[in-house]
Amino acid sequence: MPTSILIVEDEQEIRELLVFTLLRDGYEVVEAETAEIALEKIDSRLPDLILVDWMLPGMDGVELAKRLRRDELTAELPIVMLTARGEEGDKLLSFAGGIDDYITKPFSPRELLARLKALLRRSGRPKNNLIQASGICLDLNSYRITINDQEIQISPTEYKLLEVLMRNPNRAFERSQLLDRVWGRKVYVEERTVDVHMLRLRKILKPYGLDATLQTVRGIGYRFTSIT
Amino acid sequence: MPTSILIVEDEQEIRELLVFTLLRDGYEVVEAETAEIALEKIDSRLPDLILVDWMLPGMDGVELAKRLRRDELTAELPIVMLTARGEEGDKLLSFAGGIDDYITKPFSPRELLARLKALLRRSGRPKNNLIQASGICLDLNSYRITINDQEIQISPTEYKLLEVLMRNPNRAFERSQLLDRVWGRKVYVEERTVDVHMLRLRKILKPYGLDATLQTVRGIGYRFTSIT
DNA sequence: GGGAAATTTAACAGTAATGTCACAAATTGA
DNA sequence: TCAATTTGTGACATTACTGTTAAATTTCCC
Repeated sequence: MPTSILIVEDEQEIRELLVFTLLRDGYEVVEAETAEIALEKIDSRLPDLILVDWMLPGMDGVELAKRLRRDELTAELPIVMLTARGEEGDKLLSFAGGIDDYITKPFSPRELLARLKALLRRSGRPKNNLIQASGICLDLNSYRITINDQEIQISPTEYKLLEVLMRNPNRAFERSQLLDRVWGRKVYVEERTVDVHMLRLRKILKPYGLDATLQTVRGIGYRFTSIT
Repeated sequence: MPTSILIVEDEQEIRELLVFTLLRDGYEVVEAETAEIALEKIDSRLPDLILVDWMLPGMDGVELAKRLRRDELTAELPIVMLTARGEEGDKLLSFAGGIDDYITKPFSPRELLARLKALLRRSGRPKNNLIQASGICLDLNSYRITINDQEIQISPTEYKLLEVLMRNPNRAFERSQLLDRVWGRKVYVEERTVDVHMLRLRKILKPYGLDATLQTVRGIGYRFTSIT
């Protein structure tokens, strides 16, 4: 799955430049004209990074950042702020609100890409777009899974579920958290559905003796733990 | 423990400015004139972040960064590169080598501090929420309990009960208080039930000689006290 | 030492949580 | 369009947890 970036920018011209630059570098891009629209987009799919203009009609960029930080689902989401040159005072304000980096307009595409890359590397997004543990290897680019270098077949939902779990090894997720991250907040599905998908994942992993990596945390939900 | 920052810079003037700026902001500062000296300093104490000049006599900054990334101990160490203005091409080179951020000279102290702060905030993640005492360790992230690094099995209610007690060591709780905190105010259960769960916890801890940490306070309730 | 009060302990049965399966609706791809 | 795959759900099975009770034990005070 390609790295997805959400752009929140009201000026069409700048937005298009950003989209062009990012698409060319292989990112998946989602656009939002306002902070409000951005929140909706996030509900339907969580991006890997969000690029926000400081000045926006309605809720401004800093306020948006604060709201995202408050929400457990988005608290860790890397946020890059776009500011006009000469707003240095505002920059510091942004950092205080939990911004991860900022870029001044006009920006050089090369610098933009370099900063995003550095930030994504830091933010727990694995290098080379590979997630590996216990012989299981998710290739985020080609959407493929191999176990001990042998490719296996898996459905999209199972893939996302496994990805979320493997990106946060050892962390116990509640069913509702998994629903938020895998299915998105917009759709309503039963919590028990998670169980069924965990069962399906375990069946897939079983022939390799790896079903034990998907552990039940009674009273809470599930957890991925690599085994030796 | 104050956050420690290692500065690798050969030009004395710039180094002193950096030291001054960082010290004033409450950081602990370690200096190195060359990459080779930096590696020695890192061996003697791992800093929280490293600030490296790109141009250095001997091994340069990019090479140093690469070496640090290769070593498991320092692979995650945040690295900030100092570059002279106009070395943009070099900047990208640096990012490729795993740099987390860069700052162009001459730099504004405010910007320097803001960038470091943002980077440190991010690299502090993910927080390890741990409660530890007497060899018992609750990992609030994974909902795991280990005693002397050995994982033990425990049920949800016992877990919550132990958590409440260990969060407030030495504090004696009445049974009704424990009921409120562990079971919630809504449900009604007998006070004796607390006793039964304390018994179950003690049974779990007994093989490790830690059952004495759960002390009865006669006439009141129970208390967790760490033993040596 | 005796007796009352408080706590410990074991056993048990009900309940809640999770695992599993099959099916129908939705989606996808040829 | 049709077949194959994927997906969510309800039903039932299985497991493990929980609260209660009552008897045994300890503690405390006279």
